[in-house]
Amino acid sequence: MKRSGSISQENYLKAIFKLQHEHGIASNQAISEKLTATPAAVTGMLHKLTELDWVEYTAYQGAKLTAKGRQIAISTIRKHRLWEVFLVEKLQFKWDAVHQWAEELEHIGDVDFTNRLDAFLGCPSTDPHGDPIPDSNGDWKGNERVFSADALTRKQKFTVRGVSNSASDFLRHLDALKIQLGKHFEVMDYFPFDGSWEWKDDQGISIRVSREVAGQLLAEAIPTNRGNENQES
Amino acid sequence: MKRSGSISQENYLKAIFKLQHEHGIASNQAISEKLTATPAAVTGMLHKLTELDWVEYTAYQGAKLTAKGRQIAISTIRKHRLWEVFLVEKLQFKWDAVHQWAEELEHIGDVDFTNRLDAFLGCPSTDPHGDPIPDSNGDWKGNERVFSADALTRKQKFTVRGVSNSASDFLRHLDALKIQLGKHFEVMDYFPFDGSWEWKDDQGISIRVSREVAGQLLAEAIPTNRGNENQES
DNA sequence: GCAGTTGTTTAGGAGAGGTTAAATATTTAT
DNA sequence: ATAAATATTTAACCTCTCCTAAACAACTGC
Repeated sequence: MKRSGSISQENYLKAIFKLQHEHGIASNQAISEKLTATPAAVTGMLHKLTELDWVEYTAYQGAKLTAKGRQIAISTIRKHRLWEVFLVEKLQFKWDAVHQWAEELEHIGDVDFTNRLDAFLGCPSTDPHGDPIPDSNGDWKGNERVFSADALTRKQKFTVRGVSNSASDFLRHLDALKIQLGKHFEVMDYFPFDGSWEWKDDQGISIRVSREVAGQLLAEAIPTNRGNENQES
Repeated sequence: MKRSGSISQENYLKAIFKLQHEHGIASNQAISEKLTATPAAVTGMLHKLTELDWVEYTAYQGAKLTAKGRQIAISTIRKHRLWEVFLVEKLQFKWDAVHQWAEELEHIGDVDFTNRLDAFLGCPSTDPHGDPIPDSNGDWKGNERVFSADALTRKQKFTVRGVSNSASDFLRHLDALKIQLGKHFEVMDYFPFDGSWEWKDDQGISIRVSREVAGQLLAEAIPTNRGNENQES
């Protein structure tokens, strides 16, 4: 089996998919920024993708994926995230270094290939940045209890579940703060002056995190143990 | 770090490398056949590769790789063969199904990436077809004792070490004959009438192989145990 | 050694994906 | 409501890699 679209086409579909999630529709300009191409190039490609019936697009109005387009985009995202898991868990890359390679690897492999990779990796549900990996049907369950860490309140215990920004310098900053996915913290204090926080980890070590860090970190609150609430494993 | 050349350029270098091994020089026509492109396309690309100082090429005379060109070709072959090992050993692909994917994967990854993949796979010395995998310096030791299986004589014991043809139907034929790399056989008989052979495996099971099969199978003779010869592990 | 076959190169062009600059919509502000 | 600012599209052109067809070299046979 071959690739659904060209590499460039797959990149457009992926960009439109993400923009649609954020803004309901993908504007020409937003697409051009995500792909670092000129708006003129985007217009041209949108015409092609419309021809292929992968996007619906009205001049000046922006683009939306069709069912087929969404399916291709999700399959590309699935491959991207599975390869990221491979790169971190098997090839020992640091999590800030995997994106560039995954951007290339995501265009390789058909459904069978991807399912084999998935099985080999143990069917992971999230990638190294905490983003969910769609299953082979293109479905995935977002964790509904995950929110931006700056929405937490004092005394709240939480688990780090993801990042909403995968820029290298942000990820390296998290490494320096010893913040990793799955790690538990408790909110100790908040400083309205600069929006910074004090968090304490399992070992009782306190760290200060800036407003910027808290705002881009995704956390899952750990229910406090009164009554019969669901357990966190 | 980025790719040395474009995907197309890497494919040309790889093709020229292999043709140089077989014929000392890569003719325009031979290249065009290996890449299924027209001779005209080859001429154009050879000009570009000459500009880049990756090949030396004189009109009407054929092409040879420069040191730099050979280095890129070998690194591409290294990646190809490592990915093939990955596909067979980790993703459980059958050996006749890996070539198409390895053709795409071979263009991904820099030296560091490739070395990580190599380490993850346990630094294999040959790919699933028995072809040697260059090390990170681009060196490899061909096994000097490996020859085409049709050069063997009666009573000779040998180990299957590789194939000189990786076409899917040939590999599937080998599967049907239960011929695998590393398996031991003994030459029982040869039939000059049609060039076919009778071989017996470890379990005493005899198979008949045609001239075509023997001619494309690479075997390493196992020394008969008289005197003090090197042991086969 | 000259004609014919075969291999190679040049010329012209196509299509995919990009660019810049100019023209045209749309939105925003007054 | 309309001018100014912003966003989008069109037009013309570029690069890369491929193609076909025609011109040109190089071998081969006799």
